[in-house]
Amino acid sequence: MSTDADRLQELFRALGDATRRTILDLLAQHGPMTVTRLADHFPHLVRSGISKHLMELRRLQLVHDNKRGRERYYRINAETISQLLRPWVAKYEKYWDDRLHNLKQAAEEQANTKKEDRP
Amino acid sequence: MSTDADRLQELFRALGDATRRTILDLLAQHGPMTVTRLADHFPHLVRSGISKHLMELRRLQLVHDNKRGRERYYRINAETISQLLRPWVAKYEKYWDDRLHNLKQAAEEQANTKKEDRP
DNA sequence: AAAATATGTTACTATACAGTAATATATAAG
DNA sequence: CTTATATATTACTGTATAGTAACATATTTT
Repeated sequence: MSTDADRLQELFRALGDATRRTILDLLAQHGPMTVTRLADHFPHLVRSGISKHLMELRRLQLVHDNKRGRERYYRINAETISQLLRPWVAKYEKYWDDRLHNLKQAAEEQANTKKEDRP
Repeated sequence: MSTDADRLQELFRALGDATRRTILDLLAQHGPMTVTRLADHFPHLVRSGISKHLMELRRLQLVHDNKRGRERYYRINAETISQLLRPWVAKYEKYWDDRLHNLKQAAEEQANTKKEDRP
């Protein structure tokens, strides 16, 4: 089945854009955000461009969204990154065992800065 | 220092191309290979194109090379992937602890298929 | 109802770049 | 020495796409 390979290809291509990665970073840091609030962090870009990026991220299931009135809140979907990208990285991992402990600690530190689902 | 962010950007961009990722896969599976042998796996592409990809991968230190007579053997440099991409993935990891064991086992299975440095 | 706010959609443009083709260089073979 | 092999380099072209601008839709406010 080539579906997983295709998704991985699209995932890498999508993450190759700095704006999209920054959007994911912002969603991870601040929790769910609207397009307008996200666009505030990109003064050199236009809102509709950010909206287009979110459409792409939504299509690849890198973000989820829930509409609340006339606002639409986007939240990160780390599940997709985990399931596709982590196995790919592990494939090339040589010194996995050596650094497993340090890695685990780093992940736990990050988990402490996690946010809730709705603002 | 923005150097790390820049390198990450270039890394993601480089990995966004399917041909380059396949080259890394081939080097991981078969061990060090020459341009010509790599190009054999891409019947629809021309050798000079593969050479250009290798130049890019070399620039980003995703591969190393050593010249042996008129042949030049490329080998994968997993170190770069580990140091840059793995922390990025870990940043978005939610269920790290839950799956740590399975992940470790997968990495060990991959390690069994490892090759030596020179053919 | 009308104005304002929040977001989505789409045609267009400019740019980056993957792939090609032609040329160059260096080593090995005959 | 001459020919063949292995690789690198570079100008060129076609294509994908990031960003923009203008317009459309839906919901809230006054």
